[in-house]
Amino acid sequence: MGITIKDVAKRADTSITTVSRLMNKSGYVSKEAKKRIDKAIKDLDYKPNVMAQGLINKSLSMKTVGILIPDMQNLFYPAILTGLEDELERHGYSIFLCITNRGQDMEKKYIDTLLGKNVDAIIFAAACARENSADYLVELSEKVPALLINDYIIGSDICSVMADEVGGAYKAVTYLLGLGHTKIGFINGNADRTTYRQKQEGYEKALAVNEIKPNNKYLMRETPNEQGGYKGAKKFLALSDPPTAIFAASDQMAIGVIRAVLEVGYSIPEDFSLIGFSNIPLAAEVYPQLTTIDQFPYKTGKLVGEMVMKMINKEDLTQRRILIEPKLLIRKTCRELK
Amino acid sequence: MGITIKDVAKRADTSITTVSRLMNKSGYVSKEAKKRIDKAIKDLDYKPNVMAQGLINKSLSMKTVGILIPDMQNLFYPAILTGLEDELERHGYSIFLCITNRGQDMEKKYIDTLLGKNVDAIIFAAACARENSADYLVELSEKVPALLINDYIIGSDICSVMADEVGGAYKAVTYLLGLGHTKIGFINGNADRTTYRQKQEGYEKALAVNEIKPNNKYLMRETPNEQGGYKGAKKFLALSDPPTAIFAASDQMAIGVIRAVLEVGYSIPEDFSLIGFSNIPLAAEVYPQLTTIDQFPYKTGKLVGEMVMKMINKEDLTQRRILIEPKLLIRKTCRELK
DNA sequence: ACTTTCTATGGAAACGTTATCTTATTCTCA
DNA sequence: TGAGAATAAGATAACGTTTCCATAGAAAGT
Repeated sequence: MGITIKDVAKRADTSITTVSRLMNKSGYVSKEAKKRIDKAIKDLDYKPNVMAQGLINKSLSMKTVGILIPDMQNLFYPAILTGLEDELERHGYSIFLCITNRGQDMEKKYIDTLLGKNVDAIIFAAACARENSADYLVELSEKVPALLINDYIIGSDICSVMADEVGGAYKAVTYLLGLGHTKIGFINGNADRTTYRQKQEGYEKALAVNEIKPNNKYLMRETPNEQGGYKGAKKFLALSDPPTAIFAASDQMAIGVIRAVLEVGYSIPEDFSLIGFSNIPLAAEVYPQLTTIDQFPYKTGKLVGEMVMKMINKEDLTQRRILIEPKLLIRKTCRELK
Repeated sequence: MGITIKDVAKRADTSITTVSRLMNKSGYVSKEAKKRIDKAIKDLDYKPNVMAQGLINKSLSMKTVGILIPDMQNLFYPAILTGLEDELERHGYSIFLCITNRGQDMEKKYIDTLLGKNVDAIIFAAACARENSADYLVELSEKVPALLINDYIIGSDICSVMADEVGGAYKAVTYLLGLGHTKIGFINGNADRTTYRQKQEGYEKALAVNEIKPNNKYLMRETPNEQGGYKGAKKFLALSDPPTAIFAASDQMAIGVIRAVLEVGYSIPEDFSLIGFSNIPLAAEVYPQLTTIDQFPYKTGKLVGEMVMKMINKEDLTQRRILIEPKLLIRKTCRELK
C-alpha cells in the first residue's frame, strides 16, 4: 500500500539508515548516495509516515496546535481564529478546532483527545478555563505549552493574551458619561467568566470616578448573545425610569439591543445611546453602525499565534502575559444627551 | 513521561495482550482481570498512544478530517462547522481548520499539508473547488475521501452535500412575485462560483414562469458580504426606477442592504421588501428580522459529518450527492406591494 | 472417559521510523 | 608513516500498539 523507507532504500540500493540520515540531515551521506536516494524518493513519491516518526521521537512535532472554543456562534471567535490561522499557517502549523459548548466534561475530553494526537500546544479561548478547572489547567501547562485567550488563572504564570477589559469597559462608560448620560444600563454576561467580571469592574470604576452610585436596576445579566441583549433591553424599556444609554458587554448583545429598541419604534442614537464591546467585523455593517470598544480580535489571534510559536520553539518570552489596550471606536450609536 | 499499556499491565498484574484485548473488546477477558485493568487504567490515567495505534493499523488514521473554508467572515461557515464538529466529535474525530481566502495556490498548499498529516478525509466548502482545480480534485478524491459542500464537479461522482440553490432562489423570487413585486433587484455574488450561478438560474426561472423579462439594471454582482450588499443596494437606490423588492444572495449581503436602505431614511418592509439566503443564526436577530431562504447550515454540517464518517468507514453510501431542500422562512422584511 | 469447543491468558512478531553502535574507508598533519 | 579525525554506511534496538500463535483449564457433547 504505502511506500516505506524500506522501499526507498531498496530502490536506491542502500540501507534504511542512510535514507533516514538524508531525510533528517543528520550524519554523513555521500553525494552519489544522495543522488540515488533523492531519485528513488521522487520516483516512488515517498512520504515519511508521520505516525512512525511521532512514535519514535515523542518530541517530534506534529506541527499542530489545538484550540478550544466555547461557541462558534460568538463571532469573536471566528475573528480570533482568522488571525491565529493567518499566523500559524506561515509556520506550517495546523489548527485542531474543538467546540466545547456542550458542557464541562467536554473540555477534559477534548484535552485528552488533543494530547493523544500529540499537539504541540493547546489554546484556551475565554470561558474555557472555568474556576473548577484551574488546577487541572496549571497541571496541564506543565506537560504541553498552554495559552489562554482573554482569561487568566490567579496565582499561576500560564501564558495569556488578553484585552484590558477593565480598561475597555471603563472607556466605554466614561465616553457615555462624557456625553452627559448618567443613567447607563449595562447588559453583562454571567459573572463566573473572567471577561464579564472585569467589564463589571470597569463599569463600576467609571461610575465611581464620576461619583455615580451603581443602580441595580440598570444592571442586567444575560446570555452573551443577541437574544441576551434583546431580553436585557426589553427589561430596560419596561422600566419607569429607563436608562438613556446602554452598554452591552458584547457587540452581539448590542445587536440584540438594536432590535429591541427599533422594534418598539424608538431610534438609536436619538432615543438611546448604545455602545458594544469587541468590534467584531459585523459591528461596522449593521444599522446603525455600532459604536464599540475595539478589542482587536484579529490582532489578538495573530498575537496568540506569535506567542504560541515562541513557546513551541522554546524561545524566550519577553512577557508571559500580553495585554491589549482596547480603543474606543466611535460610529453612530451614541450621541450627546440634551 | 507517558503512561503506556505496559505500565497498566504491570499494575493490573496481567499481560499487555490482555489489556489490549480489553481496550478493543476483542477476545476474552475474565471479570476479575477486567476489574483490575479498569482500575489500573483509571489510577494511572492511561491514554492509548494514537501514533502507535496508527502505525500498526496501517489505516494510518489520525482520526482527523481537514476542512477547507474560504473565509471565516462568511457566517455560513461557522454554522456549518458547528454541525460538522458536533457530528465528528461523537466519533472521536477532530477537525483541521484551513482558511484559504488568501489566493489560489493556498488551496493546493493546504491539501499537501493535510495529506502529509495523514487526514482521513478532506472537505471542501463551497468556492474552494474552482473551475481550474476540478481535475486536481478528482485526482485527489481517488487518494483520500473527499467531499464537497455546496458545490459539485460536473462529470465526476465526487460526494457532496448541497442545497438546491436553484430551487431556493426560485422560492425566494416566487414569494416576492406572489406579493405583487415585479421589479425585483438581485444582488448576486461572482458568477465563477457554483452557488451564485445556481441562484441566478433560480432567479431567472422564477421570472420566466411569471413572464417577466430579466432586466440587467436589476442585477448587481458584488462581493458576497455586507459591504457588497450595501453597495448593491446603494446602486439600486440611485436608479430612477428602483426595484420594490431586493433578493440578496446571502444573509450577510441582506444585512448590508438593510443598512443602505435605513441609512437614507427608508423603511423595510414598508418601502422595500428584502429577502436573504441561508438563514445564518444572525438572520433572526437583526432588525428587522430577516425573511430568508433556510438552507439549514447546521444540518448541512451534520450531514457532511455523517457522510464523511461513512466514507471513512467504507460503508455503502445510499447516495453520493445529498440535496437539501431549502425552505422559505418568513420573518419581517417582506410585505405585499400595494 | 475422550475428544471438541469455549474461555482465558501470555509471548512474540509486526508496523515504519530514528537513534545508537559498530565497522570500514579516506583524509589530515605532525 | 602512523595516529587520529573525518566521512560513509549498515545492523540492530527501541517506540507503544495490535495481531497471530501457542497453551491450558473448564465446560460440553458423544
